[in-house]
Amino acid sequence: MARPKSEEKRLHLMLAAAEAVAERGVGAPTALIAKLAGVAEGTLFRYFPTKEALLNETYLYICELGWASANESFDLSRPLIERARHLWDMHVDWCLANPVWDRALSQLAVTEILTKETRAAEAAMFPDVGLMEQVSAGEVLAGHPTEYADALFLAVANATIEFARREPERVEAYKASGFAAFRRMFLD
Amino acid sequence: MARPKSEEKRLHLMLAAAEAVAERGVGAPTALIAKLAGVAEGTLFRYFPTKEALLNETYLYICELGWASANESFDLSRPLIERARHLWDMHVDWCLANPVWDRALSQLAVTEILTKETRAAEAAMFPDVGLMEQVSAGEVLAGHPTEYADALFLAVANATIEFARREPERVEAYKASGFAAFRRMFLD
Amino acid sequence: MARPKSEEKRLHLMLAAAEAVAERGVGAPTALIAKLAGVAEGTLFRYFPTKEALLNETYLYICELGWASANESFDLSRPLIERARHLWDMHVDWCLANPVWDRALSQLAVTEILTKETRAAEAAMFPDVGLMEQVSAGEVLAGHPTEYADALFLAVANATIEFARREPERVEAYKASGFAAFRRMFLD
Amino acid sequence: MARPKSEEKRLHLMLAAAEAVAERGVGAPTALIAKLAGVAEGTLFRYFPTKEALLNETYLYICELGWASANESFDLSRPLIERARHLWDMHVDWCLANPVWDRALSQLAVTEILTKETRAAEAAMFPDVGLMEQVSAGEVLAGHPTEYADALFLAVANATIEFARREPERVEAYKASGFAAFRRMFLD
DNA sequence: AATGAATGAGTGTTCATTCAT
DNA sequence: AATGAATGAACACTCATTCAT
Repeated sequence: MARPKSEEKRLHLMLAAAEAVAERGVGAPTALIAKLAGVAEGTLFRYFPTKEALLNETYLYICELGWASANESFDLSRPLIERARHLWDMHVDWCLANPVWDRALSQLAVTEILTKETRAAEAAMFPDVGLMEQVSAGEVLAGHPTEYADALFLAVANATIEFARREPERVEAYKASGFAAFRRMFLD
Repeated sequence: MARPKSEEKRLHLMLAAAEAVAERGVGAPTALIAKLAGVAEGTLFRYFPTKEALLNETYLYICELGWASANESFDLSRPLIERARHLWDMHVDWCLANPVWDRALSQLAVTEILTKETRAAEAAMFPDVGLMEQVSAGEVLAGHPTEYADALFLAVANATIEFARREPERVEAYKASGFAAFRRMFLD
Repeated sequence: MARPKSEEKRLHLMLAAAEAVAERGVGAPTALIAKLAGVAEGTLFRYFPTKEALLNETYLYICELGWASANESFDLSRPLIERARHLWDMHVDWCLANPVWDRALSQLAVTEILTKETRAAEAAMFPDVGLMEQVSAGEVLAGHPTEYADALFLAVANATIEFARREPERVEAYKASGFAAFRRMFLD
Repeated sequence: MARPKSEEKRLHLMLAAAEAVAERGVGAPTALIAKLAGVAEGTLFRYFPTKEALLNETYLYICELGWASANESFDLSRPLIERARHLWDMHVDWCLANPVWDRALSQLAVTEILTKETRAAEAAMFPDVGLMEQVSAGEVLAGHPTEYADALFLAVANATIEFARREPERVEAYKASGFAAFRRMFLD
């Protein structure tokens, strides 16, 4: 083979797409994405057939990055409440540490760009640490899918993150309060 | 006689904008909006200087519509918990009954189109029924702004609405569970 | 109405399209066509929804131009052979006098751009002067559609035109010979 | 050892080009041609300096294929009229049997791609079986180049082929009528 | 005040050709 | 010699906005 297609370029393109979407929304031009990735405009389309495909893959890639660290560091031998807090901390910290990626995900999540397949793949990615089963088996969420528990976790987390960002010096206070709120919902 | 600008047309344009954004995202063409409003393309720009201005005003207008019914029906003499539940029901019911408007708001909320002023005006619009003061004075949210309490309310509500929409026959179950979760966060 | 859409611009666009196609084939850029027509690029698409639509309409328009003069000057009281010769002269002369349009028609005719409707409309446009019915009723073409007679007429004419163009000083000789050949095919 | 360029690949490329042009017009991408030929995109340009060169050579190659069978089977000892009919049959049959190649030739013939040299080479390729000299020496075509006689032959043949293709069950009727028409032009 | 024709910068995507491997 | 990744100039088409009517 003349030259293998560079996995590095794929990654650069997805990271560039995330950055562009974070800054300019899903309307960010492919030309900008290519420029941010350091490749020619045409090159983008050799790695992704359409802009939509690029954005879908980017979404999943960034999701993976986000959950990767969380998943690595799990200690299933710890009590449930500690695991929950660990998950909470990992998620909130990652979002705060990576505002660009977090913003890209938010932007993509509300558009029609994401396919059913992408949404399914994302749902499957939520770390399964035995937390949500417990939650949705509890009295409050009895009878609802675990995805609803996931969604509530994320909803509370994201609202918390937004306010933590506004008052950076009070991040830990928000983190604690947000987790306390979540915990009281289900875990007491 | 010079005709005065028609307030009715303004309203039609904003409703048309909401519909267009719900269906096609913020990229919906102004030409489509004008068509849905039953006016000529150029007329839109006699009522709103730019598309962004139209979308900002539309956002606030739809928000107002959303909270209007809630505000109308408040009975401050009822106990706090009942008022909370009433607010919850009004919000969830309105979103479920008006999916187009709800979707338009979601779309607009994540874009860069909304100005600081718009966001501030929206925050001020959240019905003040004495609920959130109580909540944020409670032990969990002590020291945080009441807007954080608002945000948590909306976060839990919106996640609940999304799942209720997926399982229309279980709307009441979701509504009850969602409120129970919210209540446990702060009100017990 | 603000301003009526200008019929003149439509015509200019079609003439410009013919010119562009004659010079650069069906791949001629819409930007060039707009420039030749003296309008902005975007204007083209307010008059024709797509390039294909423009080219189809252009084809029929040029065809009409071509047959218009022939149709005007017919004298059905003359004998058949004179009518045939008149049609022949009109066609050959028009093609020679309008090489750009003739070339545009040739280019368009071989591509897949022309729709079934366009081809049908074109076929209906061939001047009906009672000639082809006679021809196809004759012994040589008995049982074939009159369109086959049309096609043979045009085939012989177009070959003749091509050679007449190469030797402009012998145009009349080619015209005479070509008609003689056509005549001998069917009319003796 | 340096591999010599493969004559087989040249041929494959030209056949692939013909196929691609037949299906997608002269705008057919070189990448598609290479794929149809079973070689890499870049390889095409090691055999032909440009796409235009490839198409010119392809045109001549397919023309050669077309006349090859006709030329092989000539019996100059037969009377003129039989040789004419034989040529006619060979041509019509080849075009009907090879619609892809025939279509490729039609497409290429009208474009600006074909150079003067290519057109000259093609003209020289028309089988010389003593027919056209006779034709152009006859009373109808006296004084015109034999190429004009060739052109009339092809014009009548190609119109005939087109209609024969539309009514496949009447191929022989069209072949006979077409030849009768041609014959009456010059040979009676 | 209302219209809608006109505009041209901008968009996603294609493709002939080059060149590192 | 063969490959196919990389390129960037084009391309068809869109759309927010202006302005003549």
